[in-house]
Amino acid sequence: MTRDEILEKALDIVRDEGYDMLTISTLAESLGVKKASLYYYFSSKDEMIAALYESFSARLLHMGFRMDFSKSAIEILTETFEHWKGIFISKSLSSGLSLIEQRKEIDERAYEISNSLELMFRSQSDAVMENLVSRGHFRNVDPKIVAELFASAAIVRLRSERSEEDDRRFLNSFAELFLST
Amino acid sequence: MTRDEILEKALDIVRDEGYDMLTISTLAESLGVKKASLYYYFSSKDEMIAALYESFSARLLHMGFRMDFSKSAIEILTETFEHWKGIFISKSLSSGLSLIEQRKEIDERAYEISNSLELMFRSQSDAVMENLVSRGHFRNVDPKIVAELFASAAIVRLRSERSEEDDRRFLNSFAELFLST
Amino acid sequence: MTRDEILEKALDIVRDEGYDMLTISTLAESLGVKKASLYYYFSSKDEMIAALYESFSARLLHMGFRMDFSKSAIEILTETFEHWKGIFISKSLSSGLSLIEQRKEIDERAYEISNSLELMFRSQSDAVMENLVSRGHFRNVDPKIVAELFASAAIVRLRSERSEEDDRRFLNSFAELFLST
Amino acid sequence: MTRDEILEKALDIVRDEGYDMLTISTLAESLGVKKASLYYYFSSKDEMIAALYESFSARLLHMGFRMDFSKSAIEILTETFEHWKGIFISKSLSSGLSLIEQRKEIDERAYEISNSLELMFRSQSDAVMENLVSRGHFRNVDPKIVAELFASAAIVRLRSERSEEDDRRFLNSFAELFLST
DNA sequence: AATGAATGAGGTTTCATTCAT
DNA sequence: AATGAATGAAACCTCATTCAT
Repeated sequence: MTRDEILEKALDIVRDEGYDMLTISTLAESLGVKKASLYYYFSSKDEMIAALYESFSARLLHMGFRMDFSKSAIEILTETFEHWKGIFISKSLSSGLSLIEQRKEIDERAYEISNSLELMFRSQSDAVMENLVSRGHFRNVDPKIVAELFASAAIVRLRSERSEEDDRRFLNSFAELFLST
Repeated sequence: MTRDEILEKALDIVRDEGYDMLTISTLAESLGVKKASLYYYFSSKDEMIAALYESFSARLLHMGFRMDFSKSAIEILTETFEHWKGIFISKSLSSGLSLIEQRKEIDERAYEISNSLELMFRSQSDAVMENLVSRGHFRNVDPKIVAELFASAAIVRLRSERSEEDDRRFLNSFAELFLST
Repeated sequence: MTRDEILEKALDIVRDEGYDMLTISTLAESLGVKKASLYYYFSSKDEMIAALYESFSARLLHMGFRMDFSKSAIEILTETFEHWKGIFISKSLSSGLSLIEQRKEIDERAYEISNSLELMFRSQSDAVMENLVSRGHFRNVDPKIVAELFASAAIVRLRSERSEEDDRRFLNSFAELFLST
Repeated sequence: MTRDEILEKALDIVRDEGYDMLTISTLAESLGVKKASLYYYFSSKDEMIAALYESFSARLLHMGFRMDFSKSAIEILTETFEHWKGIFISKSLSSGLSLIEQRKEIDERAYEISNSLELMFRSQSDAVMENLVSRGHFRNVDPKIVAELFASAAIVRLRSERSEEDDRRFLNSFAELFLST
């Protein structure tokens, strides 16, 4: 058993059964190990949870956002959206997100990660919109507000798991709305 | 002591200290009562929590949305936003919202309320945008997408408690973007 | 509501759900009354239980045993057995018996009633056998031992609820064994 | 501390203070352990009680009945009775019996053990009486009824703890009654 | 005659944790 | 590296009881 295996299983429990089901007992049991053994790896439950945040935070940072701006505008929007979707869907991140969502109102550490995640979305959205402006799209329009609208809509959508079809319609409507001409 | 006083205090605890601090002990203590007394009002903790959802649900429904459509477009947007803000800020609703946010990933009952809340925002946003269309605003634009963008941005904003100043800027930008003649 | 109604319902609970289900709560509930009301009739649960024993005791004593000794020997045995069976079966006594059985190992009061019940069986059995002796049955046999055997077999049988058919066979065998000329 | 030590102490409590005094608290206290420790051995109180029945049941089965039929008739009756008495008196079984007696009206598991115990007595009594018949005793008499009478009388006697003197008299009377030539 | 409201004591169970091995 | 055995604290809940109304 390794620290990482423990952390992974812990996140699985949080995602599948909720944060309050993440107890030393259930965690040990689902690892097929005795409770006391976990204390060899972590000196306390809280230290383990700190490691959980830590590792999720680190993994988020690795989700580098590198956009190929040679593509068409609609492709850029779509890929940005897909990039974000990847975070909500990837096995390795989605359960971390679930932890953050469940704890952000209560746990300072979760709150900060949640904030920085939203900031990340905003700044990536900003970057995208500024690029589109530089290519001559939406004349006379503040790209900041478009960026906010795009990021917000994406966040809300991704949280409520819409169908791919529905997401595609949204992206098309959004493009049509702002990129015309 | 009344059932309502208990529920109110319970929500206070959820908002201020988190759902997992809502225990019969702490609740009784902060009401200045003995634990056993709570069982006179609720036959179990779960029944109490059900009542919590129930009462929040009921109060949400009472937040009827009636817009005075004789106002100017920017006023309508502003008041819609303020109406929603009222939900997030009002003493009587904000702590209920906190409960919903904390539990929606885990508790079916919270999940459903959260869903219906989002639906409410969407449909009110739809109504507003359709009215604006009927007044000649945003020609050639699908009001559905504008409605989604407005509602999403509002939800994200309200969750992260921006300054009034910042909200005003957002509303102005939004208006400028869509309502220009 | 009267004391007797309470006592009756209490015995029903003991019989149907066991002594440990006889709580003030369940009792009040099945009487359609609030807990506090019971304290108008009994100053404590223990007093109520004392009344339970008392009333059962009294009812037992009223089960006077009067045998018509002009009948045939086999009829006398049968009627004696039926008389005892009446105690185990009668609505008004069987639930009291259930109380006694459940508590006799623990509660002195139940223990004494149980003892006196057994004594009653023994002495009635004695009386019957002595009468049969006086009529010339079982010559050279100590009626005491026959009485004990009859009473014991009856007690064991009645506790384990045999079929009527089976009881009849037993009585015939018993008669045949001892009454043969 | 072992599971068996716990079970033994539990039975002691049941015998000495009654089933309703068998609480996790009192049990832990009389074992000189903390309540939580008991849950290392049993996952719930009910599981512990199941183990209680189980272990009593197992011990009963080990009370094999092997009679030396070369002995005299009166010796066989006496030893059979003593064998049964052993069950009611042995440190290891008597408290189990107390549990069964207290719970047989309420708890299915106790009820079944109680039944099988009575069956055991009956069948051993049957075996004894058939042997006596084969040796020429009680001619023209159904050994079944004699067996029932013997077993019943023994059960009633053992439950009410008569003196040895009294038991001896009973056995002699019984022998005299049935075994005469 | 009956009850609404409250309580203290004690019930079973779960939790994170420790420590010798 | 892992565990068996134990624990203190705290969780939820039930019990018999009281007392003013």
